[in-house]
Amino acid sequence: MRIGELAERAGTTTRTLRYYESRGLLPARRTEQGHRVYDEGDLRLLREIRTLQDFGFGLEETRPFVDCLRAGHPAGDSCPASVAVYRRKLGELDALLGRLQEARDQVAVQLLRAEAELPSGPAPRCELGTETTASTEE
Amino acid sequence: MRIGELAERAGTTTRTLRYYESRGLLPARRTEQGHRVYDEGDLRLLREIRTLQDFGFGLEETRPFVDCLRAGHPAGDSCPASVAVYRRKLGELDALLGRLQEARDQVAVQLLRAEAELPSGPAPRCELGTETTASTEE
DNA sequence: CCTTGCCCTGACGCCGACGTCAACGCGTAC
DNA sequence: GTACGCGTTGACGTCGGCGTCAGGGCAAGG
Repeated sequence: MRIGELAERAGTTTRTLRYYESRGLLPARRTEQGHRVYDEGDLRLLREIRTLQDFGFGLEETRPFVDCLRAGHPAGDSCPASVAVYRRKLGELDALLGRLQEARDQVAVQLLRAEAELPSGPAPRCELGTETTASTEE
Repeated sequence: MRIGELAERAGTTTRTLRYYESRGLLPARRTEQGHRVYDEGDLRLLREIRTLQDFGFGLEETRPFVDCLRAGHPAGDSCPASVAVYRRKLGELDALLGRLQEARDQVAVQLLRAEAELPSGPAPRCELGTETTASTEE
């Protein structure tokens, strides 16, 4: 399988695959013409990477998982290094969620307060034809 | 007050203030030598910006608040445009929180599963002297 | 005179994960 | 022949919010 097909089957782009290779994450064999050649195993690795990316992992953080699979383990997280990354990431996510939740609540409070103080009314719905609020541009 | 003092009083840097001015967000009067001059009102505007930044607002999103204050309103969110940004941001934050929470849960599940399947043990604590786990490099 | 301290402008660096363009090779189909 | 479709490498662009020089000015103090 060549780069175009792999990209399509994994739902990504050829640019991404070349990028991964440049990072040493997903090297490919080559034909005599220099074209990259992949197999089903590479598709598996690629899907592992993409899944982790969706979870918010950085590329470097997916490396232990890829190495683990390539070492013959049944899953990308069958290695201690991968599990360690899980733990670290979980902590980061929790920290991030905490900060975001706090910010969200602050914004919610400010919004309610500001709406309450707006003289033109909170305009929850059905507020037609207020002169000042014309032309809701998009 | 000049740029250094304002930066210090707001807990930011001169570079940041010059950047804000370059974006048209916080323009300054000048002395004859071309030095920037600020007053207490500017400090207020700057604090508004910084607060919103902490909530995750982009610089452009703070503009309505700054304009609102500069227009003489008692608070940055005393204008419909500011409230509209609040609403938009609240939605974005909720969406982001939802996605992050989902990712977090997925990671948590995977972590538990992977720990359960690790032959070397989940190593919750008190696992001393296992030969394979030597040299925990940092 | 020289240093120190504050200020100025302009411009490149950074981070991550690619997008996009340029210029080219190779094989096949028309 | 030539146009198409796929591949190749290299390199610059993107987004935000600044950090970090480089090179210079102006005033006070020793």
